[in-house]
Amino acid sequence: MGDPMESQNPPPPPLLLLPPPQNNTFTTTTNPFLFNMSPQDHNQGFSDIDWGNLFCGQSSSSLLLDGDYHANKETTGIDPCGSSSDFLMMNESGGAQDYHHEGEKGGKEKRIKVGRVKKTTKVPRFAFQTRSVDDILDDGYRWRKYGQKAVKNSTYPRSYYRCTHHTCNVKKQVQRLSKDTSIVVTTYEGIHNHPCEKLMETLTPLLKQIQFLASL
DNA sequence: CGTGTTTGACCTGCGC
DNA sequence: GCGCAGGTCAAACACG
Repeated sequence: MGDPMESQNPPPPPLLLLPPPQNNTFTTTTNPFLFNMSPQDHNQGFSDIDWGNLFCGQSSSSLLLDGDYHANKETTGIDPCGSSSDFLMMNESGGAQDYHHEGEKGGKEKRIKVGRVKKTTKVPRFAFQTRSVDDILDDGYRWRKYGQKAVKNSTYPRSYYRCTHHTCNVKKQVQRLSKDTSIVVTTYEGIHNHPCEKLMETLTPLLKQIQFLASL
């Protein structure tokens, strides 16, 4: 296999839509892997992130930036993308590229055992950190918690969530850093195959208004 | 009653 | 092969 970071396709446009820097609002930090977010922002949802594109779009993407994955893993002790599977990282120019987990396990095979199916296909993963008092960020989708596990070298447990949409198999893991308790690491696995509920909620009245105005 | 959370048990992969 | 750690299941429970 060649350089996993090598991409033949032109990089897609950046997926983050960041507002102008303001005090105590959603801004990038010196570490682009880390985003600051006020509790209010958190409660109101990530309205400034193009979640629709990120999770409903055809191409999967990541909020990880080149070079930050290993740095973060070393400093935090947490693998932001979990222990297996490949994932995608967004480079500093905004392009998403394949990233293969270090120590590539490779040769994963399908294992079926009463009621349990182990993944074999490459599920896109993307992880990011947010600074917030709340563990659960409102990304517009509905999630059901299916597990919680204490992880080694971490004070806080890792929580496992699945999208509640019946046809959707997207999962996410949420874990608070023990070294900086204000930071929450969220790892998404998979792409939603349905519209974002909150996005639709927001857009529906807007669409109705547009239709009304168009009819004048 | 439907939906979501909690939590102990179980399964699997990996390193030694 | 064994033990450990991470991931998932599913029964019990809580809540509106």
